[in-house]
Amino acid sequence: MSDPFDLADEPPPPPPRSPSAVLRLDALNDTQRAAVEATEGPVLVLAGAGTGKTRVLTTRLAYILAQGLARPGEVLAVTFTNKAAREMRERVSALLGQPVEGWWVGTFHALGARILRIHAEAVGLKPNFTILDADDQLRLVKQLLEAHGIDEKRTPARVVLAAIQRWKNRGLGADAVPAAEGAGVADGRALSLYAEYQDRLRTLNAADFGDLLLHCLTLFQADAEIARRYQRRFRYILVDEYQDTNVAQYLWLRVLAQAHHNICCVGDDDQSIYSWRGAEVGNILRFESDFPGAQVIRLERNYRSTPHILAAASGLIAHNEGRLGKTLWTELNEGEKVVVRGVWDGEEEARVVCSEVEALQSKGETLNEMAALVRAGFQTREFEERLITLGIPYRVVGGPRFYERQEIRDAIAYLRVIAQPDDDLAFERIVNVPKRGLGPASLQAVHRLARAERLPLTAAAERLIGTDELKPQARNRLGGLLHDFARWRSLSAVMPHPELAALVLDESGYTGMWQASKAPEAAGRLDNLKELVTALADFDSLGGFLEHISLVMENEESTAADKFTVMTLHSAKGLEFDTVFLPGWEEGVFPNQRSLDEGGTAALEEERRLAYVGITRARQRAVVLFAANRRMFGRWQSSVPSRFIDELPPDNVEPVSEPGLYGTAPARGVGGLNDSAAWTAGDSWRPRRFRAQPLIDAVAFDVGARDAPERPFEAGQRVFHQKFGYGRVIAVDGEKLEVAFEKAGTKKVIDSFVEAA
DNA sequence: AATATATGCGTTTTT
DNA sequence: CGCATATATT
Repeated sequence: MSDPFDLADEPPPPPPRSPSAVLRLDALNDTQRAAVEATEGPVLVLAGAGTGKTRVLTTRLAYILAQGLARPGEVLAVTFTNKAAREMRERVSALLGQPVEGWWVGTFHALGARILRIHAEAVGLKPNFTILDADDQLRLVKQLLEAHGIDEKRTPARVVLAAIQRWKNRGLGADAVPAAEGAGVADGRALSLYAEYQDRLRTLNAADFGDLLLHCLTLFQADAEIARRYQRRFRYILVDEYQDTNVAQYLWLRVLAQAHHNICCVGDDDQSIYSWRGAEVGNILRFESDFPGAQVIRLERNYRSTPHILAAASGLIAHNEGRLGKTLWTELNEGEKVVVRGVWDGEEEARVVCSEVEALQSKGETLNEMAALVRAGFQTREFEERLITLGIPYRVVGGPRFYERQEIRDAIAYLRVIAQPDDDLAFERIVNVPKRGLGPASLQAVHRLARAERLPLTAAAERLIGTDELKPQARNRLGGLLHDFARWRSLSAVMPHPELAALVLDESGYTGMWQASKAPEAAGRLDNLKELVTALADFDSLGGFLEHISLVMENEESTAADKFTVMTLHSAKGLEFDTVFLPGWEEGVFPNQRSLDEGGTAALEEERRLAYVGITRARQRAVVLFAANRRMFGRWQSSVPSRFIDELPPDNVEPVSEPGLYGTAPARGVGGLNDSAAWTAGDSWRPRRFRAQPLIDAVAFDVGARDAPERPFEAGQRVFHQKFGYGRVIAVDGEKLEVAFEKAGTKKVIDSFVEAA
């Protein structure tokens, strides 16, 4: 981080090629090797799911270094996530057999921040500028709206902020937005609010995420010499997940690639699922015209999934238009078909999945190799409940993050004010936490002065306590706080920062506040604060720590324990599992209602890509589920199976459904998932039939009784029936069981009416 | 300043 | 339905 690249100097010629560093490429297939060796000029690597994308990327990087084509500091490798950046670092170091120092590997935002810290003054910031998170941004916009007396109901801060972010994603500063575009948002005031927002950021000495790239663009444009230095420096540029780049990121890359043109972008247009966040599939579709003379290399050999899974995914995604097109193939053995299973409701869906999980586990599969991938967060709940009931260890990815917890944000706010006195947002957050009798009235006085004199809040507060405007008590308290801050700030020069943090939390009364609290969560919060102080020790400065938490918001989950995973499809991108469950494939859930209502074809296609991502996560088994009924927002709704189910190629699908529910084959446990004798694939489960049949049949069920058989019943097995009570199976005939009930005598029943006892 | 009640709203979220 | 905000109430 601290390496002061001397950008003024032309880098010396690359060192001579060293034979000891030659990299073996024989583990790669021909196409992969071609992608590694095509180092010169623009290259687009279209890497289908499971085709060894990461391997190519890391080998290519190692190859460039090993061949002596560039020194580490002359290579720029850009990712979207810190996880991907870390993986790249580790894998390249492993390939080279030594750690690589001084190279530029990181996320767009981290790299943008790194450049910006060096040239902050050029865009009106100081080098220690704060990076605001989403919460800070929103509060800032709220303040602006309030200051203008704009009704938050009519013009929600969220909407204004979203507009600003969209502009930033497109590389548009406030002065560059076409006036017509501002007209539609926030009663036509969005544009002026944008300008004002930027103004405030500058006063706060702060940048939001979008700024980290946008300011770079401004910088490069304003100072051609600086741009030229970076252009010369970066001989080789590598970009991961190119389909997810937005316009600002594209422009950023284009500037940096201008001198050497050695830019290699890896991506898959079929896995573009972040357009709602500003990603432009167009970037990847246009690559050849954007970078003239570009080579396009397609990685199409899939090493991950069985042919059925691959064919199901390919057949589905073929319904999208405007693709670059790839034909994935594999040499793996056929494997199991994709199971499509209809169930009664969400609860049963969870039951079915979890009993499959248990069954697989008892066959020796590990929980780490199984996951349920849902469309939206609310779907995780039913799974969690069931997993808890059964005592299956699990993790839900994407819960509340450590640095987003209230107590952590409060603590960080203290540190932020110490590190950067102009950080009003942080100051406001903790000025009265714990309670210091500095309520709205006092704060308003500070604000008034700050606005009038265009001062940061701390400076205004400083001046205010020199006057008699505040009541004596408030004046004393505020003075005391400012005094503390000054003291802590001077201590920060001499005291190790973890110690300082502990001292600040203590002396400010913040720890005491939670110690005194009798809230049930207080103990946990104190633990978290301790953890925070411990975490500080991993960084060599307070600034470094603050940078880290701004840019690295991820949860680092220990992968040691064997756990079943529940997560959204979005966060599953890039991962793989032996077994993947895909619940909730119903119209309105997946594809999501909102994309159906608002986004038109483009949004539907993105949903379809999401489905594609889901299926292609599976190595061995994919199970798609849909429920006939689902409770949404507290209301029961009967639902129609997703159109995506119809789009799966029938030959690669094994339909399984509840008897009577959809008139299809009886459901079975793991061993029986392939039992589809009653089903000619490709017709009986089509929506037409669904609509005609299910509701009536379903209502006829004794709902309490119908629990899905979790595994095939066997003679002699003890079972339970809602109406007849306990009994023992005498004979099995397909879905029909003969059961000797203890109280009701021997009866013939359908298996879905009984459960294993 | 702190609790009680009303209201509103409800995808995905790498940084 | 369940959560997060806003407003009312003491």
